[in-house]
Amino acid sequence: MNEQSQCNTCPVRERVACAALGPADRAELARLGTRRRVRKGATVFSAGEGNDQYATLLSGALKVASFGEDGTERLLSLIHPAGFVGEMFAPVANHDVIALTDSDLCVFGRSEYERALDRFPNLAKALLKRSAQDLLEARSLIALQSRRGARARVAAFLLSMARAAGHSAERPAKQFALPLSRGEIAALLGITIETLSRQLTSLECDGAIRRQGARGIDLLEPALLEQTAR
Amino acid sequence: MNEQSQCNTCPVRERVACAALGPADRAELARLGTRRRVRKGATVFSAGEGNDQYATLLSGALKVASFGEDGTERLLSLIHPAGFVGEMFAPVANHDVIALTDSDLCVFGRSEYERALDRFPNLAKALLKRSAQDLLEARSLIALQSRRGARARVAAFLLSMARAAGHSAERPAKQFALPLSRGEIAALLGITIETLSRQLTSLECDGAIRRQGARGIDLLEPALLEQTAR
DNA sequence: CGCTGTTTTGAAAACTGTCAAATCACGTGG
DNA sequence: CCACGTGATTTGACAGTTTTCAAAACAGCG
Repeated sequence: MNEQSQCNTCPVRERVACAALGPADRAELARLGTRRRVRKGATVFSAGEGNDQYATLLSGALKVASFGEDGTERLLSLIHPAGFVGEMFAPVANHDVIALTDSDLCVFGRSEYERALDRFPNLAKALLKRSAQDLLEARSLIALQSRRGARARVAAFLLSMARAAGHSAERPAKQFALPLSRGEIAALLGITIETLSRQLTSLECDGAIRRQGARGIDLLEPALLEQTAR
Repeated sequence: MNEQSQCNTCPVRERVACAALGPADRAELARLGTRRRVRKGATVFSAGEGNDQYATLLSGALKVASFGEDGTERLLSLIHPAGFVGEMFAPVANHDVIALTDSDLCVFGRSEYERALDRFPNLAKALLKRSAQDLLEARSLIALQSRRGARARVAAFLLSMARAAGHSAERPAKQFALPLSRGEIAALLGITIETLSRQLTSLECDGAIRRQGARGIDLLEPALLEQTAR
């Protein structure tokens, strides 16, 4: 498989940062990237280790997490397809990046990619745009976590997952499967597994949702969730 | 005052994003920026309003905050001199930016600045670097907030302020004044004013700190704070 | 069909939030 | 320079929620 066909089969070639490049520049960038498939649970980047790679997520889902020395996990971000991972300009990685599901990545060497930033100003601008989005998302998570009450956090989380599952942001999916385990959701929301479970049963009793197995969710009353989330 | 002298008197001209430019380009960028002085408590940018300006902080301190519809404030970020504010590529601002102290800004019109990004690739790269730092800080705040227990959050906050007050990050100041009110600290940590106050007195009773008035802090036992923070 | 790990449920303890009042700090004016 | 007034900070008591520890129910998988 040559470099050009790599991009041709890229499932996110329209939305990814590289899309800001013209065909010729893009072909040159493609020569620097290599595909990599990782399995669910695999560690993509590791905190503390040398930060010598960047990557674009082609398919699947990743989590950015930090582990306290007591082993408790804290989720800092979820990465969806077309997302970019790797801490730019940092000598060592501060966080772990772990695959939530089997995933495909397009991996770049750090120094080659940073040289490409110099050569392709449009790429820098596209990454700047994505970085600004990531910052906004991180701050949304801060606002979510400081929200009083576990129920509001769970409701807001469910709505956000429904939006991510739906094809357009305006049309949240009425039915979807959570890509995270209970422990991961709890680590994301800053609550315990038990409280999360209790709030889910409580929301189900109130008729806002219905659970289908451990990970399936039906949104019965999105409006009720919206109200609970604020 | 002409444009060149503006940069000559810029107190952060070494560290700011513009520093990535050569003299000629920098002079051209300076022509786009205007100085603005704001007083403590003044709103620099307002959530919901048109997002038509960016700014660099020259001196003072700013807070990025979000207000729930019940009026409760949530601090999302603190901006120090040489910091950049303004949500790039967003049509409307999502957050409020408010001066914590009297501050000096260098303000740029949005469209002019974005055109400058196209003309000066180094500027885009410098902003990318700063944006990555902001993202790291936001995620540190997430990790801080998900920390169990109010005492750990307060201890971690005090250490972070000590590092910010000290001239080098490795030499935290043993004595400093908090730039934030109790309400602002509480909004930053995701706890109430009362709990914050209780933890401060508790830390003082344990001999970790000593309070000098409402805002003065003496670090008596940094090691004890470090241990409490984890 | 049985097994293993995850999820849910239960009860008690610890913590934080809420409401209310006292104290303190700081700027203003005498 | 000191007294005063206003707002911020601290303290107290209590209610509510969350965490913790422990056990049961469940789901997924060989």
